[in-house]
Amino acid sequence: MPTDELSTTFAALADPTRRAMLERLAGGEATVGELAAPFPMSLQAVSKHLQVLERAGLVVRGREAQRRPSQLDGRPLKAAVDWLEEYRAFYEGRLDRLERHLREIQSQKGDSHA
Amino acid sequence: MPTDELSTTFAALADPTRRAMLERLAGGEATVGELAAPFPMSLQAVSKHLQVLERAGLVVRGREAQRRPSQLDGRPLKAAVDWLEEYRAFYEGRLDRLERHLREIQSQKGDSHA
DNA sequence: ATTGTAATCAACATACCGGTTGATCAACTG
DNA sequence: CAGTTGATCAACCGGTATGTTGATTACAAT
Repeated sequence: MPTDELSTTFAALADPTRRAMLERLAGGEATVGELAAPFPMSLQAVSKHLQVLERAGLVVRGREAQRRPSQLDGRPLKAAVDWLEEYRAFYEGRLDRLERHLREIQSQKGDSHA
Repeated sequence: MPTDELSTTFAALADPTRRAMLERLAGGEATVGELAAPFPMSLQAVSKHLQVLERAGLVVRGREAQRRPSQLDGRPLKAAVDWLEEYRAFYEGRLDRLERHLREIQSQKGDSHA
């Protein structure tokens, strides 16, 4: 089981409920109850999802009386985007097979993935 | 586990072994044995990881005699990048106001759970 | 035909994930 | 104070993920 940052980030994103929660938070902070409302599951379940997001650093939480408002922190997404960008040539545009192969050859001598 | 495409893609990426395999494949096609060599785990385990990548559409496989060379197909990454791009403002650039606010929230953090 | 090689299949152990319900804690309200 | 609200904690359950070992398939080489 992965403990590295990137794995934790991707794992947190690999659930539609959590992604929907992030989308909601992109519009501003929200309480657990507000986040839970759209979903056909218990508040506790949503609270757990929130903990996953928090452990991944994607959400930070405050305290207002008995409410624990969550706020999106997108910074961990940067590492995810950076990793994905390395594969831009493989998912973007008009790359026919030959062109792709040429890029492969070129990248083999300069190897820089990490 | 989620069945939507984006979740499957993120889940496939949420493992360092699989990401390393993709990095290797970015340099050109490889057999299961070649992919397995760097890892301290059985060939069968790597074969399973490969199946995960294949189900996610990130790898396509051919057949040469008894070898089944794998090739990277980055197209599913496009959806991942597109999703992440929506959060660009949250991981990049001039977020002074937000960052200040986030630090405030963090400094209030009044619990120590696990 | 036998042997060797590449990879998968099958069964199994262990651990984690995502959900449930019930109890509890913390803070506001009357 | 008692009661309500917001959220977490704790225990539990079923399904799935990741790894193991051993058997098996498919093809090549001798």
